[in-house]
Amino acid sequence: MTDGAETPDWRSAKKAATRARIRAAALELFRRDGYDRTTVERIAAAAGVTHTTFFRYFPTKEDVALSDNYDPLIAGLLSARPSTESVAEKVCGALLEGLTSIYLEFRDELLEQMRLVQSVPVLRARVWEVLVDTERTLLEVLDDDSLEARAVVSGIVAASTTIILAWAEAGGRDQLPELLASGFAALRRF
Amino acid sequence: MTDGAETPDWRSAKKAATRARIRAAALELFRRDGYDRTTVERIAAAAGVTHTTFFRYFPTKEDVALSDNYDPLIAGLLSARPSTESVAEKVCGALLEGLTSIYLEFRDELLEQMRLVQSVPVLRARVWEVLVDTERTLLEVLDDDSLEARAVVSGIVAASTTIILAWAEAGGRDQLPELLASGFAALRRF
DNA sequence: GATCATAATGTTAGTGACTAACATCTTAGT
DNA sequence: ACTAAGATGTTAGTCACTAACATTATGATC
Repeated sequence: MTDGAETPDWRSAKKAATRARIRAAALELFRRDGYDRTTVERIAAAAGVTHTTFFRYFPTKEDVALSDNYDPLIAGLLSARPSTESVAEKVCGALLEGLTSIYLEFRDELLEQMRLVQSVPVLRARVWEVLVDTERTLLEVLDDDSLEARAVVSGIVAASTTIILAWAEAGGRDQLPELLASGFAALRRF
Repeated sequence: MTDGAETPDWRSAKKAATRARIRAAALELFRRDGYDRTTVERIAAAAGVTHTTFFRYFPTKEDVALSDNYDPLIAGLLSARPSTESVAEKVCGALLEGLTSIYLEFRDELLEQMRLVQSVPVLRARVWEVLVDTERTLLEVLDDDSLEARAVVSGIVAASTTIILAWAEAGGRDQLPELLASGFAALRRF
């Protein structure tokens, strides 16, 4: 009998491939024709599936534009922070480290994604909703559900996002890590 | 000839009345049947108009649930802050004052609206988008478009929103101004 | 190797938000 | 009355998204 892990490796691999194909097709079309002028139907067709399959992989059209998975990285870095630091110090430190390494490795991809988000209102709105998940993740790692922690974490995450979007809006000409560092410093100065 | 002010008083008054009627009908239906189970068609019918007219007053269904106008109040308070304060102090001070007076005057309305936002994902997402406008307004009043100011303002506004939503989620049992004060204090302690 | 179960996909038909083009009606100024 | 303009209605469409059911592919079992 197939044990606990119910999905054989190759099966989930195939699903991952399909997911990647849909995502790639979507991003390509978004870039070529713009988000609004790209219908789900066309994305699905370009990926060789139908719209139903599309929605089985991505619950909304927005999700395919926002899909990334940086949370685990940030969470890992956060948990490695020394316990002598305050909540705010830990979160700022982890975000700075994580985003810096993402920046170094995927700068172009990040820039394109953020420019898309920046230019499409519905995506801009959705980004903040996605961040709520990030915040929840961070709070779980911190093991602190106090209102103060929630406020601090959401404030820092929001500030980071504002900075990233501003960086993208300016064409990515600046060094993102430096911008983040100066933003955090400004928050700290109060 | 009809001069500069092209819309006579009574005309805009009538429009305002229609707008208010649509809004009231919508909130009533949202409360009674839930946001998702309330169609725009039904709202329009309840307000004695058609869906086209609805969309002439509110660009989206979300907007009718989020329509408020607290920004001018906050902006006014912000501009009255002494210039000796830092950006963060000014913003925190203005938000605390403004939200406190809103709380004192419209507590029940605010609570109901935030509970609705809290319980409907699409509204939760949209709220953050609306806040971008608030942030822009505040930055204009501050006459400071630096990245640091943007980061600080968005951080503080996000923290405030998180606190308000948490307050509503907990049933509005706490004193909102106290929660805000302790949240701001936590941010300040860093 | 035929059978059978299951996961993935497709088909079809719907709902509902939102838009655009055009018609109608109301009211203000002449 | 006549006309221009602003507000509303009608109609027909697009598109995101859902649900019910049919189909196919593949793996396990006999």
